[in-house]
Amino acid sequence: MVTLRRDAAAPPAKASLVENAYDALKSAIRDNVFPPGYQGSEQEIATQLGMSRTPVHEAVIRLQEEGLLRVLPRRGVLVAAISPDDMREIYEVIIALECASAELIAAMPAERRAPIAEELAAVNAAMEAALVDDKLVAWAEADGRFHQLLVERSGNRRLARMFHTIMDQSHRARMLTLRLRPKPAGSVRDHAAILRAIRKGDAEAAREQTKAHRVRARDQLLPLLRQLGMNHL
Amino acid sequence: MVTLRRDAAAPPAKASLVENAYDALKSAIRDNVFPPGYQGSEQEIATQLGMSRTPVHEAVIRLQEEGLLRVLPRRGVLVAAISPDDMREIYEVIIALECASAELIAAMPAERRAPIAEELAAVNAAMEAALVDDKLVAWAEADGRFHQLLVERSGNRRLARMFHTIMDQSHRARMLTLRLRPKPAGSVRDHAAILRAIRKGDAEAAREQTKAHRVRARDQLLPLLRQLGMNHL
DNA sequence: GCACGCCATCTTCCATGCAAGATGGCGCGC
DNA sequence: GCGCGCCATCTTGCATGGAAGATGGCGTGC
Repeated sequence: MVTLRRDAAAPPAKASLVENAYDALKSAIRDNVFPPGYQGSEQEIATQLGMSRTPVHEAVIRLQEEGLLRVLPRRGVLVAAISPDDMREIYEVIIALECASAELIAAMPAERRAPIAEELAAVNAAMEAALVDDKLVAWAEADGRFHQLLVERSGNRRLARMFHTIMDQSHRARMLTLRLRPKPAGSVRDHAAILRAIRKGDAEAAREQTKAHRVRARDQLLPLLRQLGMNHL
Repeated sequence: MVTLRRDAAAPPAKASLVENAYDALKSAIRDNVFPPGYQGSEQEIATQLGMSRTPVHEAVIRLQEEGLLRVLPRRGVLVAAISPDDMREIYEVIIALECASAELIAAMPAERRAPIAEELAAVNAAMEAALVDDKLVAWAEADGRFHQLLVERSGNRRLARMFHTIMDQSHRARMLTLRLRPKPAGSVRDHAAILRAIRKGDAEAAREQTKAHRVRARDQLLPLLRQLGMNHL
């Protein structure tokens, strides 16, 4: 039996119970408190969160819609496992959305591009600093921020939302392999190349550099997953 | 007061009540039975569908997740209105996903590409036939099938699902402007160009042709919406 | 006549109860 | 010892009731 935290830190917890349940469940899945393949009942979760089944049930519906878990009728909820083939799909979608975003930013007028480039450069500097200090977790966090920024500044809320959803699905796999893959020395260089294209306003180059970066990451990750026999993580 | 059909045609209606409510609501929104801006209560919908509030509420959650409607706390559910700026976002996402799909198909080995090209060619022929017969609705339907096929054959279920969701959001706008825009004579040609690139296995060209096609469609649709003062349809 | 505030009403939110279905173990037959 | 079937148990699906909150109209004060 695992325990869920109710996030006692949150001030008066303005949000609704559904929202609380949603966040708690999502965190639990992300942080492997509920490992993939975990199967539990809504009642069990509700008891741990100190609420009734109803808000839990509604949170579960939302998470199912996002692909993080599945509800087996009359059997319980199942935390989704991700196969290497799922990771392939996920990367293809990531590439599509992120390339589009880079292209959109690079196609903006210069006065809008400049501040965005500044933000991205700052995050990339933080990544580099984390890398020389050999702080892998800090690096991963900054890397995540770079990519998140890249889509959030696209000026397309739908695109950013979809990106966020699909990244949630792959979070576990990235964290799991963080220490298994070679040191991500090339990332800073890759990001710099994307940044250059954006500064120049070269949409085509921005797209290509973003794609090249993601393809490299994928080609490092996927064989690792298959090799480790992680057929459903 | 509008009426919802319970789809009496469905045999014993295997699906759950939630599913029924979801389908009925989605259809109602798509077909403008619930026009954008329409505001109603879950109780009202439940009564019309002959079920209690619970399954309606759960269906509403799913539809909200997909962006088709919003629930205003303690006020009711609101059918989402789509502004020209929303349509810009939607088209950017459509372009990103569909281009990725065309690229993926074109990059497949020849023996997988061939049957897909056949399917696409058949649908494109149907489009051409509908056009010479001046059957606009049939044309629109075949056009929709072509694009749907393009993403469904990408071998990426997540991508196809996202595409489907975003297309649902723009369905009303496309239908509304179907008779207002110039005859879509170029579509068949555009599709043929995409098809050629796929047959050749030229991923780059497939992407570019798909993008060019969608950009042309967007540039026809968007000014029309703004010009008609359709600030939220 | 005008503006402010109260309250009736309507809405979603959440808890709970009942029912139907799926599962797994236990006992019985062989 | 082995396999089959029944049944207790646990699960979600759905209905319903009570509570809290938001709104709009109506009445009152000026």
